Order: sequence, then structure tokens, then C-alpha cells
Amino acid sequence: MPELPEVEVTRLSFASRIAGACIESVVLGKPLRWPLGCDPQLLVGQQVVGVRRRGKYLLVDLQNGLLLVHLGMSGSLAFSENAGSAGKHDHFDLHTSHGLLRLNDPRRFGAVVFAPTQNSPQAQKLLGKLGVEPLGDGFDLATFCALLKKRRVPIKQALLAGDVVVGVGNIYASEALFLAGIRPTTRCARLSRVRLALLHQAVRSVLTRAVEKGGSTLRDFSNAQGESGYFQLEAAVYGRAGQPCRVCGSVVRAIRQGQRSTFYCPTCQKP
DNA sequence: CACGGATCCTGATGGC
DNA sequence: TGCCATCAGGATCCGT
Repeated sequence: MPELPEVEVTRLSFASRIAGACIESVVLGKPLRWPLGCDPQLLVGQQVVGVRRRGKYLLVDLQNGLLLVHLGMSGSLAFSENAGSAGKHDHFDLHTSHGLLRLNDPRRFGAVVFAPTQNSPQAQKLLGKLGVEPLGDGFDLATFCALLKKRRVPIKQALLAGDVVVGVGNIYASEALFLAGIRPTTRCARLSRVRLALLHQAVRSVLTRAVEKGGSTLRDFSNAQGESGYFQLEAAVYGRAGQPCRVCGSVVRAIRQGQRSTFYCPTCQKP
């Protein structure tokens, strides 16, 4: 479910409240994608220092170690008012002096993993091969071009892979390619530097805009305050198969690439 | 080593 | 409170 904007919106919505909180207890539900990797008791008594983000991971810094939280396809983090009743899909409850932070994840593709430090093997196994942060200073055009020039896959799949640039998921890959006027099926190596420059800028702007709009709420995303996002209302192509392109009126098409749906305008987006 | 495909899991939706 | 197929915002692993 969540791509970079939704993860960042989630982070912004709970980071200040959780900061400084003391962990009082931890309650685990059904198994998530990976095991926690430590005795939950190790977390009890620790203070939450702050929350950072790396790609689609939330890094919850503790006095001693950190939690890597991934929301998978269907996860959401929120403060819960009714501390007593963990629901069917509540799989990680962090009871703290500042409230109960709860991970709800019906599909359980998400995970909460403890690591002693960010450089530990446990953390690096998850973070080590991630690409550059698209909204950070490290996202420079030269590197972007150099990495993509070597790829032969369609550009959409390279964006999704996350080893060139992180955080671009299925919605924003389609949206960024629309903004850049690039057909998702175009092979990376065929793209000129000028077109890659457009894409580089498009990735930044679409993600920035999505964060501003509170992310995309397609079926159930909400931030830690329970608020929906609104970016989906201004999506140019995602989820709009059969509808007219907002720019040229052509019918938006849907195709499948690597088991994922892709949307594009056949007129605005050139091969 | 880059790539394509299967895979983990549950729920919503639509056709029959 | 019908059944079945398909699809869903992610990412790893495995075979080629």
C-alpha cells in the first residue's frame, strides 16, 4: 500500500508524539514478513529517540538500537485509543508513555525488525541495497543517468526496483512517467539524457506533491492521526484506464508489467 | 549478474 | 449466510 509519500506522511504524523516516549510493553500479533529479531522485553524500558525514514522504511530510533518498520502492501501505523482490544489485523503494539502505537496490516507483508545499530548486519540486510533518496541532496542527475544507462528493462520496472532510486511504487511510477512524457515500456538504455532529466525532475515533483496532499488513499490508507490522503484525486493516469487523459483527451490505457498494473496516455507518453 | 516469475497473505469486487 | 477468479499501494528469492 504505502509508497514513499504515504510512509513520510505517516512519519510526520506520529514522530513528534512518539519522541521521548518510554516503551512500557510490546504485544505481538500474527507473524509478519520477518520476525522481530529480538526478545520484545529488550524494548521495554527504552525511550524512543525519534523517527527517520529510509525509502519505504520507518526507522524508529531507540536509546539502544532501532526498529525498522515496513508497511508492506496493506500496513498502517496509528495511535490507538482503545488500548484493550487488539483487532484481528493488529500485529505489533507498542505501548508507550505517550500512547499506544499500533501496526495494523491485514496482508502481513509488512515487518518490524529490531537492529542494534543502523550499520548492523540486521539493518544492512534490509537497507544495504537501497537506491538514493529522491527528495534528498544525493539524487543527482548524473548518477541517475549512469545507473539507468546500464539497464535493459522497461523504465517503469527500473523505477520500481528501488536500487536506483527508492520510494517510487506502483502509483508514482506511472505518475512520474506521465509527467515526463515517457512510455512505461521504453527500455532504460534507449532514453536520452534530456528525457531522463525530465524523469528525474518528475520523480521529485510527484513525490513532493503527494506528500503535500497527505499521500494517496485508494482504499484504506490513513496517517497516524487517522486522516486520509488526497493525491489520488489528482492522479493523471493511475487507476484511470478507459478515462480521458486530462491533458489531451486520449483514452488512458492499462497494461501489465512484471505482475503489476501500469497506466499511461498513449499520446502524451512517447516510446 | 540481470532478468522474469513465483511467492508470501487477506480482503474487496465482480461475473456467473 | 454462494462460488470462483482476479486484483490490490511491496519486495525477496530462485532458476535461467
